[in-house]
Parts: sequence; structure tokens; C-alpha cells
Amino acid sequence: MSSLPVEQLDRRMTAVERREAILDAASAVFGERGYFGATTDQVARAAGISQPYVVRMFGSKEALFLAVIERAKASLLQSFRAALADWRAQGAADGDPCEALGPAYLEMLRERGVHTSLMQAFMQGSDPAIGRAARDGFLEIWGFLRDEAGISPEAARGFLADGMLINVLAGLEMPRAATSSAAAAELLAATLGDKAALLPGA
Amino acid sequence: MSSLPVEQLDRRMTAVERREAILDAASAVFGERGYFGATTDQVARAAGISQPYVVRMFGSKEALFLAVIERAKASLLQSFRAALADWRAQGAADGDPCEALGPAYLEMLRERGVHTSLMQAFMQGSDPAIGRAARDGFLEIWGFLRDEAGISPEAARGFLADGMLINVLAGLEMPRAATSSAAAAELLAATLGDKAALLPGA
DNA sequence: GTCTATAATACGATAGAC
DNA sequence: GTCTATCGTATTATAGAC
Repeated sequence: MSSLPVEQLDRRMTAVERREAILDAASAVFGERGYFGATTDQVARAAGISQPYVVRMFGSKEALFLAVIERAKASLLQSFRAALADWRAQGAADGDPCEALGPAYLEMLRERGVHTSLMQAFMQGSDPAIGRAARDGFLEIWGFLRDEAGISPEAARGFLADGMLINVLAGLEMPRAATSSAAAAELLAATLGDKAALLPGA
Repeated sequence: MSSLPVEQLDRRMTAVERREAILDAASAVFGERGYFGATTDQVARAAGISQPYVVRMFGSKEALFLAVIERAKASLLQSFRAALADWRAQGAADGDPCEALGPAYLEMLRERGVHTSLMQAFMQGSDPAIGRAARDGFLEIWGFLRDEAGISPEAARGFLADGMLINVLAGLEMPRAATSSAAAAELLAATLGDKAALLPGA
């Protein structure tokens, strides 16, 4: 056994574990403040480690952000594929797949920063590296809806539009306004029903 | 007459004119890079003046950003009110007002940074001042759709969702991908038809 | 695997001249 | 009305110890 104090022993992780912990923290911080607004020090504090170690693990802030949105996109697609498979296994093959994908999208709101960090990336289209990754990621979702789920262009457009409104309400932290504003309450009810409680700010 | 060289005379404006010129430049820069990503120096260069003068005119970067999104929201509402009045003047009072507001929304894409700077604000809900202004602005649009245009909650939700998808495609600069990606071309066609040419990146 | 110390730079804001 | 010069600070990234 090592002679280090127990506290320090507990805090050491493998590189893989630490990497995941940093991605969790970075997802929340980038989702709230955006690529430029978030600092590697905020990510480090959220992850309970030092700022230089965050940079060391991913090489640069940009590489960390790209890893965050790559993981968010992968989570989303994995969740969609699982929901689609379940739905098909229940013999609903002639119905509307969006009825299975919509609830899956809302459930992902429990995982912090998935929707908002993707959305922050979507707003950086003019950045060479981030913009390309963001467009590719968005188009991968489009391709899933069209090719794997077999949804028509018009229905896929409607599904994505609903998703983008949900993302905006998450970015706005709209539940913060719902206690004092009847309009906010009505908007949240019309968009999310009782699932509005899953939004940031609730 | 002043004895200053003509070049300098031409470049001098009243405070009001200069204020508008700075807001135009700031709208484009904030729209592309977001509140934190944009620098007051980038705004200054785009406006053809010095960085300290930008700060002097608005007091702070935050005050400038708040002025940008306030003006963008006002432009949008003004455009909506005009379109609604025109539509009603043509005796279409029993149809769907969204058929008049949709085209008005797309026409605003010609004014640089309106959609994207608002969208960048919507993603800063956790910021005390910007978040409050963003939520209030969004709810003012909602109130217009519901109270002035008389649109149902469900239809207003659908209209906003379509708008948010358009904003995301603008933030992504999706036309950049349309030449090499059939999926991008299909997505743009399904969402905007031939109006996709108005998006940034086209 | 993780830290402290620090270098290098970029940025917002102020002071003051013209 | 507008500029130049500059201060103070925040931030990314590196070096090197343990």
C-alpha cells in the first residue's frame, strides 16, 4: 500500500475515469456559458482538479470542447437508436417514429449540458474547426432521422424545429421566469407540458 | 467651415449616427461569435473606429450587447406588426396570421445579425443581466403572437419552433455544407426552400 | 496522476490630448 | 467627436516537481 493520506488516495483516478469526470464538468460549463464564455478554470473547479490538468488531459480548450460535443452527439444518437428499437419491437412499425424519439429527447435533459453544449456549438458556425464539427454533427442527426428512422423531410424538419425550441428554452433557463410571468408559464406548458421541470433553471 | 482635411470631415458623424453604425457592426460581430467570443476591438474595426471609442459610446461591452439585442427585438416586432397590418388590410382576417409573419421573418435575414445576435443572447440565460433581457425579449415575442396576432398557444409554439430552427441553421452557417453534402441541401430545402440563400454562409 | 508556479498574451476599460 | 497610450486583469498554456 501507498503511504499517501487517505484523502489523496480517494481522489486519484485512472486517466479514463478522470477524462469522463472532466467531460461531465465541461459539458455543464460549456453548456451554460458557451465556448468562449467558459474558462478551463471553471471546468477544473467543477471537476475538482487543477486548471493545468484539464488542459493537459485534452491538449487545448478547443480539443476539450470538441470532445464535449462529440460525446453529446453520440449520447443523443445512442438514445434515439434505443428508443427506435424499442418502439419497433412493440410492433408500431406503421406509426410515427417521432412519437418514440420525442420522449427520448426530453429524457436526455436529465443529463446535464447535452442539449445546451450542442446548441452553443451550433452558434459557432463561423469558427473553422468548431463550425465544421457542428455542421457535421447536425447533419448526422438529420441523416439518422431520414435514413435510419425513415422519417420524411417535412416531418424531420418539424421534429428538429421542436427540438431547437426546447434547446432555446433550456439556454434561456426559461423556468426562471415562469413564477412571475403568466406568458412564460403558458409558453412552457405549450412546449413541454409537465416536462418543463427538466429544463435548466427549474 | 472647419479647416480639417476633407477625409476627416467625411468620417466624423454625430453621436447618434455613430451609435447606429456601431450597433450595425456589433450586431454582425456578436451574431457570429457570441457575447464572450466577440471583442470590442473586432466591433471597432468593423465600424472603422478605435476600440476605446466603442466602449466610451456605450459604457461597457455588456451595455453594448444589451443595446444590440434590444434593437434586434424592436426590429423584429416592428417588421411583424407591419406584416400583420398589411395582411389584415387585405381582408384575410379569418386565415392564419403565421402566413404573413413567416415571410416577414425570412426577409429580416437580410439585416445582418438580427437572428443570430438574438440567438446568442438566448443561450446566455444563466447570466444575470443578459439572461433576464433575453427571457423578457423572448416573452415579448410570445406575447405579440398570442395577444396582438391572436395566435393559439399551439400554433405560436409551432411558429417559434420553425423560427428557432432557422436561427440554428443561420448560426451553423449551414449553406457552407450544402455544396458537398446532399443531406445539407435537403435539410435547407425542406426548411427554407429557395430562401436558404439568405442565410449566413451562403 | 496531479500539483504549483509562471510565462505569454489578449482584453476591457480609463486617462488625457486634440 | 475621436484618437493614442496604457493599466490591470483574466486566461490559456507550459515547465517541472512529486
